[in-house]
Amino acid sequence: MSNDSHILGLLPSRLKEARRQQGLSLDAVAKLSGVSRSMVSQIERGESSPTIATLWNLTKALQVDFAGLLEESTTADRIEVLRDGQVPTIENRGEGCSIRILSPPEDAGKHEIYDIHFAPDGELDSNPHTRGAREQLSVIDGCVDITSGEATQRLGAGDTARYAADVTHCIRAVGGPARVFLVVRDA
Amino acid sequence: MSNDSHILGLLPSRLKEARRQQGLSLDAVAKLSGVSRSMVSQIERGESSPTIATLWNLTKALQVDFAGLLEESTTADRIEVLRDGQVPTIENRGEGCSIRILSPPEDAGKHEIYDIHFAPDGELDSNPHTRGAREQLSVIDGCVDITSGEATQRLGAGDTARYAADVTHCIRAVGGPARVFLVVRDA
DNA sequence: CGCCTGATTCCGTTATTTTGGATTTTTTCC
DNA sequence: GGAAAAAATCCAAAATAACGGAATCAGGCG
Repeated sequence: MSNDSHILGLLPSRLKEARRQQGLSLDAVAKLSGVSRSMVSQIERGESSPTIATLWNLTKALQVDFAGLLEESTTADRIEVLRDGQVPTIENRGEGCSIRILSPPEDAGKHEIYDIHFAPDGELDSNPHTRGAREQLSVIDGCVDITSGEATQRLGAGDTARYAADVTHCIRAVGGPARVFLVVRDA
Repeated sequence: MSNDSHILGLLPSRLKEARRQQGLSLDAVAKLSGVSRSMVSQIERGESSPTIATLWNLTKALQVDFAGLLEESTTADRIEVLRDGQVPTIENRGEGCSIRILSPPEDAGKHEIYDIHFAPDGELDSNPHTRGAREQLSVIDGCVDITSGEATQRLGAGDTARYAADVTHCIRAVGGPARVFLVVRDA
């Protein structure tokens, strides 16, 4: 879509700008980065899709942030509304929980926000997320047990817990239905 | 060098985790992304340095953020609990609202999570945050009006809104008390 | 104008990625 | 246990990124 190749289309100009801003010639960054002049030229002109290895070398030479180089330039200025009925929901009847996905798809991998409703004794088991990921959970209604790795804690309404999500972890409603707000922060 | 392959060395495992987490096989992501099974396997095993084009396709298929995939990581390992009564709370900062700060102090400036209770006609005015900051707001109870810059939207229970927070913005309860969950993501 | 200096692009060669199918390994089910 | 199915890996060709030198382009000066 417009978004997809947008970054790839933006990347060349960003690199070129970074180089120009430091008053460097192709030859100069070639020597600094170990990438040939020709390659730098082709990349800056969008005629070649660099490997991440060479791109990494360029970012070092140009002193730009690898991740930041590929960030979206989100300068939106409107309110995006997701109505109650339109919220993407994962029903998990066997486990007795339904997961409402509140965060936008483009944030997946960085930031995910969920509104989770548990039936009595409902349970949500999760495999480890990316290394370093952490979750923050706030109980809106009911009572739940949280397990992260070896540790377990019981939370009531109003309580909040933060824990590592890069290990197997689990949320389980106890003594009735429950509702929690879950924010996953990937590393 | 020592630093060179740090991220590059992490990338394979992160991709693999992302795939596993969704229960996808190599073949499945191959079909989704248009990248051959063999390539995905090689990349996940660190035996090949993908071009950004193919890596981009993988991120789309795996629904992970391109930039986030290359971020540094930090790890911890216990459950940190904040009891209902212990939550730091700001009373009446706007008019007729109390703000419960759920996110840890060390995350201030990056991500902040709030649980906000409004009295009838309660209001919270905020000055612009750092440039590029965005807020995501979910209504738990009641009804609120959101204003971000020029735009205004009315939300009811269950609705979610996302909007720019680097302009003056405002949340106001209408027709009675309200409760919302607010996640601020600073740029 | 003609020449020189520096930067960028073009081109043939080499190295690496990417692919599709064959092979091996793992899982599942009887 | 053993067979069938699925998943992951290995292995050839094909495609393409990467390199180094030659050709082209853009200014500045005698």
